[in-house]
Amino acid sequence: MHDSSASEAAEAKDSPLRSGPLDRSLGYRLRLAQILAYRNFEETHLDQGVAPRYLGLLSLVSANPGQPQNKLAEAVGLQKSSLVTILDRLEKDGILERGPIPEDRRAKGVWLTEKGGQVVEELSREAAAHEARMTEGLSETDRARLIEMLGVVIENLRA
Amino acid sequence: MHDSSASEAAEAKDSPLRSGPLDRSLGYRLRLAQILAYRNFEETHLDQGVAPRYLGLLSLVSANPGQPQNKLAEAVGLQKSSLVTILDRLEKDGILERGPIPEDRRAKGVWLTEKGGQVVEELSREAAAHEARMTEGLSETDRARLIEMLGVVIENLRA
DNA sequence: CCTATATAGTTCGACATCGAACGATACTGC
DNA sequence: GCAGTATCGTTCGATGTCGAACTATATAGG
Repeated sequence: MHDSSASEAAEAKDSPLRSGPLDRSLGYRLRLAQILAYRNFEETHLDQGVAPRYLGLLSLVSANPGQPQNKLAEAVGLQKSSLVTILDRLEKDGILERGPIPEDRRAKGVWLTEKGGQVVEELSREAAAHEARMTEGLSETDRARLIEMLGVVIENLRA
Repeated sequence: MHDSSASEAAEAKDSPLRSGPLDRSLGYRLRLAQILAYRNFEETHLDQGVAPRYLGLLSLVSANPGQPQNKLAEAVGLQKSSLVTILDRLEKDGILERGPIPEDRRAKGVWLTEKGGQVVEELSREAAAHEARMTEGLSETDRARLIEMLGVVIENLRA
């Protein structure tokens, strides 16, 4: 027994669902925004292999060359075991390479190859465009504020 | 070698990695915040089965009882095929149930059970606490603004 | 009506991530 | 030096999500 008046019937057909109490929650919107953003970016770069998906990681390596895998894993929020497969793939694609770290013979450092550097540069430009699309309707100061506040949230969750 | 140049060694050892150019990007922070938030919430509710992970979905069903699966899938950003497994599980746990929709004999509507309603209520309370933890250091207006801006981003990505 | 096409839910195989092992190396206290 | 413990990268089995089938029903055009 759905309480269907005319307006609700139309609503049932085509409109977005009514927000639950959680729709206004940070966690819910974080998740949804992230899923959509990720998918959207990947869909527009189907031709470029797996690199787009791991641009965050690649960019991190670019800014911190030679870091051991476990630090990279923690920084991007993945398990070190997950990173193994990813690095295997990116290494096979000639985008990065692993090498020994003199200070610790257990560890392996990660570096971008020359090709990897180009890929990161290229993708970063496209990511900026994607970024602009996502934040359409927000002023520049709002955009900066949004990113800053997300930083606060991340810090809170890391503690 | 390790202790002599103390500051450098300390930095290489323990500090967070330097931000890449992308660290300041929305996409990167969205992803990281979401991963951490999700994991964090789940870790503090290991005893409550799979319901915590799907609180967003359950809350949506609570606000929109009897909706067909494909609309739910779209609303939470999942494939309809993924939802099948999830609903199977939640149905088996007695949290929700599927039923026919008179208007369309292909479709199946989803409703919360009584137990499901209690679970949602209980988890929603705990989610609010989690929410507060995540936004520590933000004023109430900032928090509202953050959520609002995420809404804008979501809308942009849906278009 | 009837045929053609679209849609709802499901199944199935591919792939990503996780967590718990494990071998190799590092560190700490004696 | 040496024993015990911690850490690094890896492997492996389990689970979650995806995308491409498929079945059943719905809808549109002749």
